[in-house]
Amino acid sequence: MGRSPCCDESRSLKKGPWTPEEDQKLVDYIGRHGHGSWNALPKLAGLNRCGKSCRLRWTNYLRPDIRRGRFSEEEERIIINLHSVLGNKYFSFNMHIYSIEIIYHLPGRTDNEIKNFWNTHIRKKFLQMGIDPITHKPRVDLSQFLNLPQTLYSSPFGNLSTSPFGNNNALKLQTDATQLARIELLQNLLELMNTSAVIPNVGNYSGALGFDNLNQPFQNVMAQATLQNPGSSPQTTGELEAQINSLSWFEAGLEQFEGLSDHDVISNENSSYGHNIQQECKLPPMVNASCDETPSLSQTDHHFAAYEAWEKFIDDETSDSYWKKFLE
DNA sequence: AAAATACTCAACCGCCCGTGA
DNA sequence: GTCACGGGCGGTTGAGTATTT
Repeated sequence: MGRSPCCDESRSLKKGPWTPEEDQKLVDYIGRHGHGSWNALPKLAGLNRCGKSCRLRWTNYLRPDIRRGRFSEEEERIIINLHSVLGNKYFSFNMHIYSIEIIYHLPGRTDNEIKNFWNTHIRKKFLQMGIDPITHKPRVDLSQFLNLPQTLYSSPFGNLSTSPFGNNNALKLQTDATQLARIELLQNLLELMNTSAVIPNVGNYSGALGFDNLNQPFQNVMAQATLQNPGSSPQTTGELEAQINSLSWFEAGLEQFEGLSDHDVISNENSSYGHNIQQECKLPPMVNASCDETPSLSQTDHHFAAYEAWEKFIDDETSDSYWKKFLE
């Protein structure tokens, strides 16, 4: 079925900017009768416009509850949050999300306005930070991934709070971008683990922890992460950030990961990693779990814990520090 | 001061989907 | 099941404005 014309193209309908007179006609008519059928409206309202054009003009500009002006930090944060959850489809505004999130959090903002704001402001900001605005992931390939520790610490001034240049906005932005990239890289890593080829369990350690369907290097990362934080996922963004900033467990896994060829990453069935992690068992002494113990948590619990953490992280609207840093 | 460039945002286009006859 | 229609969304355009050179 072909596309039906949105309006009677035999008529020479006006296009382009609306005049105040046209606006007035539209407002008057809708004020008296409501918009009803948009296709019928132009004729009834005495407008030489396509119904679609009238609808757009009304919904994006003339509606009385339209809120204009600059987006607040809160609104920007909400938009980014929603986009991270909904992906690029955020503008399709699944009605549930639209009604609950947009109307509640962004009353008076139109989809077009949000879209423009995304394209002109946030998208640019993401790109400057080296983050893919569509996926919210760092724009890195696997080879860059192997240099992750260098990437993570490439910020010349380290942690923002300890930077002597903390008041310099440009430097601050760079540092913030690095921190955001760290978080996004971790998210990327988890997703990569989840989509990697299924590898037979070669290490009872990680297997027992529920990561046995992941590549071994990733199993090791996750095993160490879990054992460093037994039975607990970061409950707040602050905790998560603290873990990311320490990065001790993450680096430990990466050190092993870095030693692999691309082939190993895809398929490491013969890898000795499982053996190594069992044999060396160099995991920190601060946790109860050991090579000889089978953790009591179920695999499902661990899987859920890992993903809930990220879900919570994405959803966490109370993370002032995170958003303040980003928005600055 | 003028030209070039970048940015903003209202408006449009084409496609898609849901609905009802 | 098919078709016509209404409405909505993502992507894009282009005029106006701001900033930089």
